[in-house]
Amino acid sequence: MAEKVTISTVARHAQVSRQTVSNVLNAPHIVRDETRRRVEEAIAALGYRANQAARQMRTGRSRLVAVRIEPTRDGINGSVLDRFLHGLTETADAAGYRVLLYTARDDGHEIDTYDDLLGAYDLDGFVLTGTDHGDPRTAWLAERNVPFVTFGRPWDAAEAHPWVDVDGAAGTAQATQRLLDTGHRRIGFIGWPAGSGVGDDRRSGWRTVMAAAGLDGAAAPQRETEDGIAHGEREMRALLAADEPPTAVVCVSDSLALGALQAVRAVAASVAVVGFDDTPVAAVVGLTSVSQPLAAAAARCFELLTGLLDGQPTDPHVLLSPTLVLRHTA
Amino acid sequence: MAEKVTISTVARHAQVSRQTVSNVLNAPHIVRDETRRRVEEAIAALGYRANQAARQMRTGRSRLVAVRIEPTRDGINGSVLDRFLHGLTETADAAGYRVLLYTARDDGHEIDTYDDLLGAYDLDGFVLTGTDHGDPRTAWLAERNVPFVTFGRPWDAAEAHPWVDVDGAAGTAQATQRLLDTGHRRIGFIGWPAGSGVGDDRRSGWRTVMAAAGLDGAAAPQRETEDGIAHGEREMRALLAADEPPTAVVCVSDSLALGALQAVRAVAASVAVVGFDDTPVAAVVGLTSVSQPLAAAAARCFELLTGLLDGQPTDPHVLLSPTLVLRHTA
DNA sequence: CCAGAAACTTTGAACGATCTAATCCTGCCG
DNA sequence: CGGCAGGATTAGATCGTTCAAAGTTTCTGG
Repeated sequence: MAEKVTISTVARHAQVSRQTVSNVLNAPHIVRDETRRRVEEAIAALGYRANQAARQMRTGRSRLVAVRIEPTRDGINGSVLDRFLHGLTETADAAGYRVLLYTARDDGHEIDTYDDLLGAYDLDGFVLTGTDHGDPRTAWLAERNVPFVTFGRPWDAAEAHPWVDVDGAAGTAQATQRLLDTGHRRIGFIGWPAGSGVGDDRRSGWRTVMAAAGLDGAAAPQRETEDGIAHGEREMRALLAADEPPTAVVCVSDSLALGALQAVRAVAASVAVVGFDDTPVAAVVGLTSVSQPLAAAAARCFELLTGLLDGQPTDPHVLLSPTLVLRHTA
Repeated sequence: MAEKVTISTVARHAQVSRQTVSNVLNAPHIVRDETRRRVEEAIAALGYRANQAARQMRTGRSRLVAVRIEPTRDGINGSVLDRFLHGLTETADAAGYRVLLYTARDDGHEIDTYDDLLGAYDLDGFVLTGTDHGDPRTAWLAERNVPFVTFGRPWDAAEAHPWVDVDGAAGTAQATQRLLDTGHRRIGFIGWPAGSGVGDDRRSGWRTVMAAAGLDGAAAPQRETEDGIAHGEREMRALLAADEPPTAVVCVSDSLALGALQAVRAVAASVAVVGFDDTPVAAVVGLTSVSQPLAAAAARCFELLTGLLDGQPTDPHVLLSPTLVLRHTA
């Protein structure tokens, strides 16, 4: 078992003081070239690693970022956050930060966890996902001046904090336009009940394009339901039962789209279906879907967060565009 | 912004010394009841949280466990590790530990990362997933007496370290038996090339049951290929092209099973298909699949790890049984 | 060649906890 | 009523780093 290598070991080895070693690490420019070189050699030779705990105790910075991991749910939508997490970890790693995971049953419990993480680990910042109307978490964090970034816009215009989001409306608009371009005229929408920021946003993209094409009313039927394959199937059946059923549907999620697809196939109808999120299931089934640039979103989130930490003024609002992935269903 | 609450703050508030507060936290039994009560009240009143960094500096323990997160791959198989990660985080959280993520391009880079994590963050232990024959990582960790547990057996019998695994052979055996029970006699297997511990293990379950039923040779055709839907489809086509094609196939993964299923459906054949891992995609497509108890596996991994840390002798080898989830395809 | 400025380096304290060892009680026995 | 064992509590040192301030060397110009 190797001896523990501290900053003092390095200092002795390079024949300088502790502080000079520290300077080489944290403020290289104030150290003379020759000295710096000697110290760097000693560091390499001894395999020295700065002890984060000690550094953190002095500076209050931990180079740790926390992200909530949701309880395993429906494997379809869960994969979106998992992909985001992968991207975030990679970006953070590259910048010398690490990602700490935590779970929480609900918003209240999550706030307790913040308290715990901040008190115990001196976390540098948080990345929140899936913020909703009037989210108590953002208020709590903002009040305490804790750096954080959300993946998802604050739908309450009131409070402004740094965020990154994907333009859902642009995604559905793109999908709808594509359907129009390929000759469809009666294009339906299966969405979530009004009130969820994300769902409303995605619906608006479809509605706008349809309206611009002069298509509304019966040509643009819409249904609202909770997420889930079974619900998607039921709503699609309802749409198909109409006098003049749509020839295409845009769905707010892949889950609903998958259900819709099953309904379509069950009656051997020929209706184009587009989903949202480009989940692995969509790829397998051949479902055309709107794909979020999750890795890029994660990277931007992290950049925003470090910008906050270093006091660099970065544009705090980033809206990324999704892309439409064409497969068999549209 | 609230004042920072340290152990001294609590001590002053409860009219005792720092050390007594520390004792209440770490060795409650040596503190008199009345004193303990007073200290606990102060802790609650002030919302005190022990600073991990300071504690860690003294004790060398960080209550942090590291897990590698793979680069986003094929979303089908990736979900297995993600589900494991969710389970691990929940178990760790409940025990007051936190999970730290890291990435690595390859085994060599991963070892560098260990060095870094140990030196910088004083990690308590590692959970490794997907160990392979002669894995350099386990050797490196063992050599340095770093506590670690693997999810997956060490297939080189030589080195023994604590592990948790799911009995793949039992899973495929169960699947094969089910197919025999429902009248199938010609049951094929689509697996990975020989040499991967996991793949060979899963194949053996099928082979054993078939042999026990007196079925082998042409009745038990098998194919080997890399993982992936396209490969599965190709191999299934090959099987179907035989004189007397199998009436059922067991596959080593859901990816291959999904491909096999596509081949079956393409030619409108009627062949039962069973996959492995019970991924979300399998659920959607209706694929019968062998399901690993991932949450339980994660929990056992964590127990083993804390057992190691606390020096408690726990049975270091845990083999869990998977279950067969019946759906449409078998 | 020297004073003063600039550049570089070192010293001692501090962060917040735990460890070790010493001190203070308290009750009990002779 | 004094002494002593034993538990309960406290004081001081320490972990590895960075901060603040003081000390030392090197450079510059008159």
